[in-house]
Amino acid sequence: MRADPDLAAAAALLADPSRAAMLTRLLDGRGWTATELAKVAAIRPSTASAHLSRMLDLGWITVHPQGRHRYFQLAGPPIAAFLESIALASPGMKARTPGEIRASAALRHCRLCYDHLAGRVGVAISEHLIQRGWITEAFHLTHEGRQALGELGFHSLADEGRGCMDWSERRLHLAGPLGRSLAEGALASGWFLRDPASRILRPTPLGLERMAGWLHHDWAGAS
Amino acid sequence: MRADPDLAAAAALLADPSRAAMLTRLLDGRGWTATELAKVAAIRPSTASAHLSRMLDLGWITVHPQGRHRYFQLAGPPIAAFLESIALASPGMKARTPGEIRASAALRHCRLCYDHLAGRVGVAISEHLIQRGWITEAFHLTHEGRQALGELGFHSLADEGRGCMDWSERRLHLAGPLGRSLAEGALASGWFLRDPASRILRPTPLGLERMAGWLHHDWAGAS
DNA sequence: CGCGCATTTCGATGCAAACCGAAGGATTGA
DNA sequence: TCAATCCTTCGGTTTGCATCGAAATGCGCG
Repeated sequence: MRADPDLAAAAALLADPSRAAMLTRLLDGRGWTATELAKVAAIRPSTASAHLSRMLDLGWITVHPQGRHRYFQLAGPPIAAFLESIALASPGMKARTPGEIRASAALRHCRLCYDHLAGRVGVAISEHLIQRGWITEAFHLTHEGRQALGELGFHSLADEGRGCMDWSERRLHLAGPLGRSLAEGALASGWFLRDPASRILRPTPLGLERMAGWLHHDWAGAS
Repeated sequence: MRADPDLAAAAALLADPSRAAMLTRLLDGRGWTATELAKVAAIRPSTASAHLSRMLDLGWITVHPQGRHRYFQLAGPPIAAFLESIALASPGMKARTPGEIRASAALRHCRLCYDHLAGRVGVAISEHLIQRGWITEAFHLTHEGRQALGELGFHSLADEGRGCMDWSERRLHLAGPLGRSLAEGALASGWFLRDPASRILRPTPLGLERMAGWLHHDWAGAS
């Protein structure tokens, strides 16, 4: 029998800036090596290794050995959702350099929230889907939605979705299996380009055109 | 312009067992003095005062001076929702004594999640309301819901609600203004008794009878 | 007005843990 | 088989901070 949840044990893992930096990096859903994550956190590989082993113990991340590399990855959507929810209550670091400011704006505009779309674009798409009746208010795909999205080139969509609170917009956006398959479709169709070193998604000219026609909203110049 | 949220800053506040214990205590929504919270966390009042001042700085709690007492309270529903979401990913402390086991069972059965009902009872009520069409899947009150609940004695209900993830049931339950007004109505009608030293709600005979007739589910003996 | 209680401030102490560098195991490629 | 790379383990150092007690402040009550 478990008693009150041990808030402190989970929070202690996050409380270290180095671990937080590594987890933020892992939030893009990809796998990274200990050396790469050490560079992100500005610490030595040996220190990063110790952190990673603690996060493995708590089940927050998984490891996939491949030769002499070990690729670390977030354990799954629940952990990602947990991290995003903490971002909601976090004070936010100050962006100082022009580069940081640009990156911050791009991150708020459109990003991958582990496996689905987030940011202004993600929220706008989700609300558009609800407004058109293509997904329910509980974020499940409707009959009409499956048909209409199929005509737009989105096939093999999952039925079940869920809401995920967006820390930059403070509104719900589409997540869950449906959110994942929709994001995969958009990336496969070339609507967005992934930034190789962050969660940022940059809309392509094709994506801008499609979204303008679909959402009746012109995103050009918004970032 | 804010950059990536500073996960570590928020988590560091929670990472201390003393602060976590005080925050868990504050999750019942009531106001508590520094001395009372010090007793909960098993520390000296001077230490508790230092913790409280840090939490004030981050805006997690507010203070209401009354004479020589200063009552500390959670800053609002967003902070409460944040704490509950962390509970979802926390390992959970081991309950040892028979008293702890009983308290843990009661907490999972029915509790106040800051200002609304949670636990098995809270989730069952929420899902029942959705199933009957009294609230939408997005947790807003419907026309029929307002009428039907009015006949059951719930007046002055808010229209707008939202989902809140239940850490013990791992399902959504009704929160937001609607959830708050519903909980207030149930408490005012004497369906539950508040435990003076915790978030636990204990159904009264009246409450058990009403819920049995309403939910077609007999809760007697479930705790 | 002065005592008592709740609270806060300050200085000192002690412990937990983040960090690094060196060393060792594992895997790849030459 | 040997060198290079990636990762981990271990020992030692240092820093951050939770904690306490003592003293100061603020408020109510007799």
